Amino acid sequence: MKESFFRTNKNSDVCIMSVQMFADVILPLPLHDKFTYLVAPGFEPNMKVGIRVVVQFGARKFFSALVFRLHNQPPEGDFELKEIEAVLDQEPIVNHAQIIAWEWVANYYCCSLGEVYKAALPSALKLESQSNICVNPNFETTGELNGEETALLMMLQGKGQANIREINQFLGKKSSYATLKILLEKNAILMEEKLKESYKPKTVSMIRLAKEVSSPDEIQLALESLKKARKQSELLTYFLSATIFHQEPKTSLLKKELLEQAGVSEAVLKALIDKKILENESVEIGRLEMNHSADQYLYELNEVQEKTLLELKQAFRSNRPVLLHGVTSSGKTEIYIKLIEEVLAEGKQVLYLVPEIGLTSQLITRLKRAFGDRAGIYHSKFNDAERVEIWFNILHDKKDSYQVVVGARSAVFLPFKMLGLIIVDEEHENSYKQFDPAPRYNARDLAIVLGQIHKSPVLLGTATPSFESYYNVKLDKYALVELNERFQGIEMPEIVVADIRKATRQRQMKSLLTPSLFEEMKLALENNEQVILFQNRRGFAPYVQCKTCGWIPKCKNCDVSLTYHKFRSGLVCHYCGHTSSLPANCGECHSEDIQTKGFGTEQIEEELGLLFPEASIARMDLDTTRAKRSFEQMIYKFENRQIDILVGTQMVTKGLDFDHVRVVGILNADQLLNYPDFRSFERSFQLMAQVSGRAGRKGKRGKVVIQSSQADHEVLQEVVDNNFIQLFNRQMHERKLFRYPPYFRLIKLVVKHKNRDRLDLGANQLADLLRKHFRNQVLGPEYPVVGRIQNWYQKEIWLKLEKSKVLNQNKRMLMDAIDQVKSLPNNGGLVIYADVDPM
DNA sequence: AGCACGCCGACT
DNA sequence: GTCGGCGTGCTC
Repeated sequence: MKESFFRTNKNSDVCIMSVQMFADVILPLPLHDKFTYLVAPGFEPNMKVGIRVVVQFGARKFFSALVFRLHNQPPEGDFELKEIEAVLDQEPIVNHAQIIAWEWVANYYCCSLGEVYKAALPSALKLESQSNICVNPNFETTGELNGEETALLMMLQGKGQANIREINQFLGKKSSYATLKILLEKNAILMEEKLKESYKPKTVSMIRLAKEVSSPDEIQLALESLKKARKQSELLTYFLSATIFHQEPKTSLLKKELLEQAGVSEAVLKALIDKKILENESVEIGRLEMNHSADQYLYELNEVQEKTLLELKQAFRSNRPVLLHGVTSSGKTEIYIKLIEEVLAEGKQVLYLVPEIGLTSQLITRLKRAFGDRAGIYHSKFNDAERVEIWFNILHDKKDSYQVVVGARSAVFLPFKMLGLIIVDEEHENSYKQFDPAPRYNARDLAIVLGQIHKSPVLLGTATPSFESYYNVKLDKYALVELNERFQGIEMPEIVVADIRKATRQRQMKSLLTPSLFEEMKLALENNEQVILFQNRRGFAPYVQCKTCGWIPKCKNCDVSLTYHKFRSGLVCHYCGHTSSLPANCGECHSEDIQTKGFGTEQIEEELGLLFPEASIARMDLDTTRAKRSFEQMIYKFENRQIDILVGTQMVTKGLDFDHVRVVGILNADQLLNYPDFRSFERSFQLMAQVSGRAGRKGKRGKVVIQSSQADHEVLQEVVDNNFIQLFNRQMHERKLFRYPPYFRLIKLVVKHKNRDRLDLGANQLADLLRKHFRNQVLGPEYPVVGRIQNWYQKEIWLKLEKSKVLNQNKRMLMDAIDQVKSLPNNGGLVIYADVDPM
């Protein structure tokens, strides 16, 4: 572990040389200004853009900042420059290409470089400062301390040291600064800032001969000295036979193995170490699994795939991003693998982005088979130490480094040196967009920028393009390659719409199933085939309601009705996680007649058990896949046909390939279609087309049943016909008319406050200010669907900006307006942020 | 984002 | 009287 100590009361006489070096640094804070530090002459030779340095910022906080510019111009302004305290890296840990990408993200997504820095680096590489307090050993009690001060001093004496948090806790105060200040002035305590690096390389204990025992004579001597210690002698003899006297001589052995094989206890070894005959050495080892060698992955593309491959390569030559529009199961992955092979042969790196890594075990297996240890995985669920190792693995780009990285959106921030290909699989997926902490970036769009920086081709693949991308094709900004044939001659599934309303009227509904879906399922199960049912709502019932007065229990922290989860026999808020028990009687009229309304995956699972008692049924949603490997386990079981019916949310729509799925049912398409969002039709189509793609494999045509009470809805017909173009054209017309993307640029401004009135005030101030510049391009403020989450009230202001060249100027104006509103009186508790291209 | 400073009300 | 609440301004 690396630990650096700094005294806060250091003196800083700075010797100004004729040419002084300054460093502009990025601090991991949401601050827009740049901060410049002095570089002491001693540090000058070590200074490089992209290294981390320790700087003091403010009264006593220390940070690991990143050097992003070195220069000789003294900054203007009346403040005292501080010096860089320490240098943490010898070589840059962030390269030039990354810094360019970071600046693009900060500008485009209206956030600070610090926020990008925070998101990009594994947190173990960002050091946190902690104030430690201890008793001044030279302090002599003079009796002028009060009770609290004495108590604190005693505590510190006992404990040795404590941090601010512990002291607050000890004194039972929110802030102990006043007390500490007095003690500091009286010289009773010392305050020390410690910067801790949390990354610890993983080590193993290796045992070798001590320095004192190196020559044959010395070894002989050591053996003789152990004549009376039988066990120790045995151990040493074994050690020698397994190391220097072995037919493949080595110098050290794993401690664990040595003890195991020599069959002695740790005490025996310790005795030898104490006698300075053997010694223990900690050796760093990697955490990354490095044991897959590539099979000779001799996969031949079929004619169509071969043709597509050629078209792609041709399209790359135009130096534009390429959209590969290929129907589900058209064998895109195999084409990608061929492309990757060629790029690796040129010695370049490949970034392969996937929407959610949990859902790609099948893909990873295939890539590992093709590329062995040259393929690595990166995503936010990796622990920190692993992420640091992957970071350095890619940064150093050595022989045994990852050359293909499969990753979720955060993988765009890895320190690639020379990307030769970027693949964005399922480019339409909205999980490429980061919502919550800033930077609110879209990894697909950042990937395109990365492509420009590295002069690397970018391939966007999908069966259901986003309108943005397809529009870019129309504008000739992207090249288009189409793949209309399913792989191995598998037919596209037959899709039918089942009318819920009609079936209900005729009393034919079997629980939640229309007769047509029920019959199809029955048939499939009889033929030992599998079924996937999709319902985009987890839990048992979306809400419960009093039958007498209509009362609906709501979350106490958020403005949403609570979802009933039968398994937990309680109500759960899907926004803040707050749980409460199902009330026995109504909160308004005390009636005991409370019923559940609507249905979620949990209820479907239960009802299916009654309808198909013979079938094995499993549910796949957030609630059943929370455990670490539960998702993979469920997929595995389904692949092995231990599960007949799989009920799930969005999760079941993602690119999973199963061989025996005959029927796919969409239980309630209305919910998707009626979702209040301008993209709801686009998204409905994507979702339905994607789940449908799970149906039907080799030799058998699959069947998809879409249940809806708007059976003649145009979008449903378009799904049935797989007519993306018609949907696109129709919707684009509306998008243009109502000034939505991709014709207009959307920026969502979110304003939050704990107090409703202050929120209203602040949001109005911002909207008024914005209207001065943007006039009728400003909409709102309005409450979103959920107006309060975790006791934060929130409103949204939408900007529909015309596409123009002055985007950056507009954004600067926007940020200024936000800053202005924040600094108005009484707006202290106001949180405002911009979400550019929201999803 | 923190954190320190300053200004007010409600407690020993 | 002072403690600690919030509101404000600053950080190279």
